[in-house]
Amino acid sequence: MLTKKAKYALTAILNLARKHEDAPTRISELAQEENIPQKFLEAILLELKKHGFLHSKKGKGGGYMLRKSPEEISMGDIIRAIDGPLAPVPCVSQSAYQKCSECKDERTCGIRITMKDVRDAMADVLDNTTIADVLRRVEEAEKAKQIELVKIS
Amino acid sequence: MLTKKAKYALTAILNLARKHEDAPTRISELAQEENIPQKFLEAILLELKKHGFLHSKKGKGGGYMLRKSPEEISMGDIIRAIDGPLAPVPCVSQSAYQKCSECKDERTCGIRITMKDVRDAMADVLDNTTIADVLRRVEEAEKAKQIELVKIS
DNA sequence: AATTATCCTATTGAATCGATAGAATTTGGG
DNA sequence: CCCAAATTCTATCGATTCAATAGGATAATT
Ligand code: FES
Ligand code: FES
Repeated sequence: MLTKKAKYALTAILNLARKHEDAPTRISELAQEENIPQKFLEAILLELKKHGFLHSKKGKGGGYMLRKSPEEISMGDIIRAIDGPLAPVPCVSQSAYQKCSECKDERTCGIRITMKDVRDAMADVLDNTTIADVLRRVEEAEKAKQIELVKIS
Repeated sequence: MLTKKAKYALTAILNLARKHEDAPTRISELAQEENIPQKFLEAILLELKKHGFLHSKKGKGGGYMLRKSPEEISMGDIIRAIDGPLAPVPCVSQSAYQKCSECKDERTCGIRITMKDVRDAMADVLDNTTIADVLRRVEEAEKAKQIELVKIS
């Protein structure tokens, strides 16, 4: 399961990407718009900044804005930064490999063999879906919704 | 991440499937062979039994054995039974759907759109990999390992 | 009856999750 | 230069989950 923290992080970045302005957005504004506890969001944005996704400006007229373009940020990047590796077991993680203490032989471990496939399938989706991709699909969905509404009325 | 509990469950079922005998296997034996804390394994096996994967026999000569054949048990079945739904967000779970309280509209939620793809990719692997499949692949890996060893010597 | 095993209930310590409090720091404007 | 507005930092909190253990109750075989 995604933690709420990661979900909030994705929500915040998607929000900032949709704005796509030069003017920074205040934490308080972001928190209100997306229904995220402000103090919690504070910590999350700071962490995202430290990972290089955002940059910030203090004082009056300050706030957060994207550092990279939406095409350069993948969903996998953000989730890894906040929740850690995607892999279901540490021995198949590309970004944070660790030996499984309880398994005798990595090469012949059935769990590892299967979980490698799972990790690859997840990474294939998450590393090839950028924030820009998501925004496009959201727009499509919004259009489809409008058409539905017109049909009903 | 898989919990240790789920990992132990998979290990135990793979062990029982490899034996594939009519004679039941004792918890103590299983715990020793796979380096699993015995009392913890007790609880896990009981849970697997309640989910219909195993059946047990009490008293002398007793122990656990598979209830279904290795071809009938998928990795996904076991993981869902122990760790719960595969889906990264509740709104895309097939087995345990729940609305996301914090999202405004499910149809136009970018996180949902992406996570649906992730869930499907994971389920595609885990629901189409049976215990029998895993055992086959482990055997192949063991043969490959033997060949390696011969080459080196 | 004795032995061998699973079954059940309860509890524990540690870690993680989700969130909050309060003060420090930086920046821009008057 | 001072004030207000914003981020930044430190610290702590309660609740839940994770991983494991303890101790006895129950059932089946010999
Ligand atoms: S070696 Fe990592 S799961 Fe077995
Ligand atoms: S509706 Fe489930 S993630 Fe948004």
